[in-house]
Amino acid sequence: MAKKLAKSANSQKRVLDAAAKIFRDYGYAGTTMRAIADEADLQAGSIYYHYRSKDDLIGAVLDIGINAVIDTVRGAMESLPAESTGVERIETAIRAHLTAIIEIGDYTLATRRVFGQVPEAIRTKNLKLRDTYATMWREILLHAQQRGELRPDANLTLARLFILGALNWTVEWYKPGGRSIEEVAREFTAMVVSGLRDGAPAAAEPAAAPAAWPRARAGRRAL
Amino acid sequence: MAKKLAKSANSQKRVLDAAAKIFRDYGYAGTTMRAIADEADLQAGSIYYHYRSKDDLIGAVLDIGINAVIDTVRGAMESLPAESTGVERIETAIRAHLTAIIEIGDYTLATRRVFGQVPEAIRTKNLKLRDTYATMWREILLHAQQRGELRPDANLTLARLFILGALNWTVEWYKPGGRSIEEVAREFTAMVVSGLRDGAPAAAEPAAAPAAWPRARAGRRAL
DNA sequence: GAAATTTTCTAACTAGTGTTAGGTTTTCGC
DNA sequence: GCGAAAACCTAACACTAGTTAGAAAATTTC
Repeated sequence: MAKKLAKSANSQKRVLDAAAKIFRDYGYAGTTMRAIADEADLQAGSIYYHYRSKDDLIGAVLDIGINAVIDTVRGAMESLPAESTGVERIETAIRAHLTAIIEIGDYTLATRRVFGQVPEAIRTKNLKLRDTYATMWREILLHAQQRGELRPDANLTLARLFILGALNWTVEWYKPGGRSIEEVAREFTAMVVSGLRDGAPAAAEPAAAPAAWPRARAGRRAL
Repeated sequence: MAKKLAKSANSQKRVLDAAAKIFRDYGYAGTTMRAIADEADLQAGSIYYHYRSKDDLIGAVLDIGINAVIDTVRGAMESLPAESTGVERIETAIRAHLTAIIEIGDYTLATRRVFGQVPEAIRTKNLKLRDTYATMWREILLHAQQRGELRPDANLTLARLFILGALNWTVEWYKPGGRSIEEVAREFTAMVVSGLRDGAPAAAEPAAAPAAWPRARAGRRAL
């Protein structure tokens, strides 16, 4: 009971979701096909009807993990008005990235934790997608710097590595129900752009009208 | 040949180093006692003379990974003059943290990559050490804020999570021979304290005399 | 140098791994 | 309702895992 109901959902996605969750918790080698099958509510052998092998499965999970982030961030950037400032673009990218990795947290965490353990072939294929994403950020930061919004001597390569490192780490501590994603994004942008130092304006306040924000809203609760 | 020579080194540490390296590359479940033994140049069964089980081994690796960071940072903080500014203390902590995690990279990476996959009992034990370290950073940031060097409205909890997330991510991309640790630490401190924004002074220059910097130097080059 | 102790090796056991072939059930167009 | 296609299950295969007991080697002690 309730089994028939659960099975109704398209099982390919069920297997994929289960795989992401198990990979996230037990790593690449620690994940067994039987554990995935159990989570997806079918037998181990049946997985092979949907995926050719365990490597095929982890490859799919990895690709989904990054593509979701790429698509979300790209979408958010494209829906931004053309006259947006560089800092606005940075904050939008940060918020979009956070939204993506938290909403598909199983995949992101699986990606983060498993990537280093996966066979070489799968890793290199996935690395191309990662490069694509890195380039997006390179352009976002460079754009802001060329507009004169960032220090000319700021090392954008290091900045990008720091930002993405910190952002990706959020999946390890972020718990839904606590801080809102918008609040985290805002605070993070403030730190990256203005720093923690006293005296600097806390919020980013560029020339453009702040009414055009895609999703942000004023008055978030603390904690 | 050359075997006798290698064996001369105390084998307990040899096993431990090998374990850190293999755990780092293959994760918790992916690491086999035979692979560790191979790396340490002995037989799988012989490991059990030094460690009671695989879990015992990973526990030791995890503890070493964090204790090394804690000791290095604590040592650096204690050797700082009493009149150090809050920002000086932050930069020192950042540099010490970076130095530690890069110098014992195998252990740090193993810790980072394996922690989420390890049995519950081992994880909780290790978590206490992690809490100790978190508290150290809480105090460093709070100290700077109470001295008036950081914005009063800065969320120190988020700041700490961001900083440690970004710092811990460096082991994934830092390659010896490239940038120096000091350069990375300086640039990172500048971003955290002053932000990337143009107009803000790139270097931290609080009320105190800037001559007291431990190692930092003016005129940082770009890239 | 013999005895005692420490350290390592050998060979095996059990349990669990990814994967597969062939049979069963379910779904669906007609 | 029938037959074909899709989805799933069962039972097994070859292999590798952590671990162990006991023998062998290396080292230390006297």
